[in-house]
Amino acid sequence: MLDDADRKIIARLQADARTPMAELGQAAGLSASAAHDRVRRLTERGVIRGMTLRADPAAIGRGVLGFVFVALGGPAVEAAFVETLRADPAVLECHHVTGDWSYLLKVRVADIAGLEALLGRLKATGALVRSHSMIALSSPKDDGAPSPFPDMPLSDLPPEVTP
Amino acid sequence: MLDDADRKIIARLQADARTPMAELGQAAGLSASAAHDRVRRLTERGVIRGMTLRADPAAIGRGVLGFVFVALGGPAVEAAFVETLRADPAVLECHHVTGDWSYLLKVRVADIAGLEALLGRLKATGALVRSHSMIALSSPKDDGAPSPFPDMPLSDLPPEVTP
DNA sequence: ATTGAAATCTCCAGCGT
DNA sequence: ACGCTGGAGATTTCAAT
Repeated sequence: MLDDADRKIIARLQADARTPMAELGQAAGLSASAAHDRVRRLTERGVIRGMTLRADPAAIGRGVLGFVFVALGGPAVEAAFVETLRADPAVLECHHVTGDWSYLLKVRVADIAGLEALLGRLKATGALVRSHSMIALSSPKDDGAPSPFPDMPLSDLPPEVTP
Repeated sequence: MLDDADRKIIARLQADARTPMAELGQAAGLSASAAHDRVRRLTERGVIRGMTLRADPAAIGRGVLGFVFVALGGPAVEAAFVETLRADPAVLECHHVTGDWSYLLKVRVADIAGLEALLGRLKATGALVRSHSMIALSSPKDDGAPSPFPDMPLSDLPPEVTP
């Protein structure tokens, strides 16, 4: 279980993964070393999975965002299909979902031709029976704020970046 | 435009946002200060949008992942609806998509009751005409690897974390 | 968890392409 | 513009308590 200090530290690092340990400690009522210890232990426990950079998708050659529903032939081909997805850098996410489809994929490609190429790769596995693609025209909300804590008091949230 | 050094730096920071400048420089064939300059300029240009922590969703009280399609009443209520979504921490993403629905939402909640509560909040706006929810049973691939560069040589990729 | 100290890193000059 | 070297100050990280 996470205690209050853990939550405050995690909330800070979600807002800025390079926040100094001293500042994390201050937010949690701890010394810099204690904050550092918390981060190390949370990482060991797997609560913290890593720190990553958020980049402008268009600038890194992935300006088109799409969602692809797929239906597969059967359990026999499923494992191989998932392995193909895992290895394909255009596929960001793959979720086994309830409903009419086997998987929902979140994909990022450079352009529409890239989406067609990706669908070709999926078909080439032989596992794909049917698919349905949707393109995101715009994204009013995106990966900006990664799942914060439910019901955390505003006073505990990191200070807003005021542009 | 990004040059080769920019791409190598960004790839490194995607793997670990706390990589020291000296190491970034080494990967890109630059000094630590030059790497620092690159990061500063990429951030100013908006290519780098920030550094964030990836946490275990279950550990932070968001163990249930869902996707919600919504159809709205019309353009008049759309803006207010989007504002509600933006303010709701359970809504991670909101995409305007092609097809039969207005928006596709990616949501994270603690449990099924949390999903019901979220749908209640969406209905309460008065803008929602119809919705269709799907729950992710499992996620063979998730936010682990954020959109890497297309066609980057393996030799330029950051060293794998070998557990 | 804390303090203190050492090792490391950031980040600013100053200067040269 | 873009890079390098050097160094002061901040930060991380390891002891010892």
